[in-house]
Amino acid sequence: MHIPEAIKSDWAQIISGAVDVIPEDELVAKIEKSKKSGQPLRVKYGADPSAPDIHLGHTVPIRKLRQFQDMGHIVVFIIGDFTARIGDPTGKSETRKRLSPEEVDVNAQTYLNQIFKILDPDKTEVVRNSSWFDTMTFTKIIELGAKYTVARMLERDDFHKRFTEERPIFVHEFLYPLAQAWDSVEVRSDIEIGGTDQRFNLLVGREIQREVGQTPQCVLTVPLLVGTDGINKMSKSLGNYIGITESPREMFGKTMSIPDNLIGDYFLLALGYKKDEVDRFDKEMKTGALNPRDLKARLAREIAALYHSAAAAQDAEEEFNRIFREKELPDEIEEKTFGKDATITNILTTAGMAPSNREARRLITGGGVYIDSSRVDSPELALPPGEHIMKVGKRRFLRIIIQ
RNA sequence: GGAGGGGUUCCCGAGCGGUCAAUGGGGAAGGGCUGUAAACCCUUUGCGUAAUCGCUUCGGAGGUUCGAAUCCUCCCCCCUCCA
Repeated sequence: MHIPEAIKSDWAQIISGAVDVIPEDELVAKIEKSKKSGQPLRVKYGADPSAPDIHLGHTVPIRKLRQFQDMGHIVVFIIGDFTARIGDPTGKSETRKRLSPEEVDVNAQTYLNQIFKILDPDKTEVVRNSSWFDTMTFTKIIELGAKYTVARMLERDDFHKRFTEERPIFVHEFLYPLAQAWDSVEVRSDIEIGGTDQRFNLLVGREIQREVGQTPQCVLTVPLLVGTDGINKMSKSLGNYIGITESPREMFGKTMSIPDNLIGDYFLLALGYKKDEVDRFDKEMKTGALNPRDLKARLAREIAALYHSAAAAQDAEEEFNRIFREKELPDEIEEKTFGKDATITNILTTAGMAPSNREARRLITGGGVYIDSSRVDSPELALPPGEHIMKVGKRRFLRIIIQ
């Protein structure tokens, strides 16, 4: 496709790391027009405020938004406080509990604080979709529903699958893509960004905008970041996430636990490295010129530095090495005091290191508990008065004072 | 409205009168090997400070029985097909 000279560098930025750009020619035209007129494009992104913690997975599209801002465009950040009540019909997600307006307020605020670590607030409009949906009449909803057919709705992968498998699809689930599409109409979106799993919803936006006489938005999707388990997409509910407000040490440690084959993706998606740089990493790891562990440490350091500081990242790395490489103690250990007749089992449960006495015993008999660097073999063991260091598993420490 | 199939421990899923705290898989935890990687191997996986012990658990409430996750009754919920 022909890319006009004037927007060549912008275009390269835009498509880097993108999976789909639909349709390319329309987007080229929009960008070119914007460049000529000085009129910024409105780049839409919708976020669900039900879980306020944003993690590295969310940052992939948000970084893309930032790139648009750097080119002078405006980001329209939609807090999907109304649509969150429907719940995106991903099939597996259970009906979500409704959030009170107060909860939404709190979540939205935390959310915003976090995204502005990446986005430029001066080029961001924040809106809640309850501001148009709360007052939407049933008549309007019917009109909206009349703009899209069931057959087309069933094109959506998830719906199609459930339909052919004769699994239930609830009527209100069809409303979700339509509602999201209506957001595009309300904010007059020029382009909408989302993860690849959003492709269908984003495309419905085009249709509905066309139906009401607006110029349809373009759609740009970015890859989903795989979580620390190396299998599923990063999500809070699966516990495989690295949150951007987590401590540097936590970030560093979690990053170190990702599978090697994800290192490249993380550089690419979480840090915005260029494709050819990442390719070089992969090649050098293959030839042995680059040790995956060292590269991963660099990744972990850079992630921690991005959301905290270089100094904090360095500290996190040192702490990590101290504990896991040199098998030494962390520099800060929580301290608890116990009576002299407390057994190891008692200490484990009352200190919250084990959920029940049975579990504590299991840990001990499994060889997972150390006192002063020697393995405990009896659940009944009582400690002599004084100070002791307890280690549970590989990473949990407790300083125990026996009176 | 009619007919049928279901609800089991974190999840999936066996079990269909005692030998069931309940096979198996997943997940998780601990150990081993490592680079807190993956892969692999071992152990554990309701609670009670041990058990050939006790208590709680198989949608809910009753009942039958010496004994029920398993049988009966009523109720709640889910799914499929026909209309």
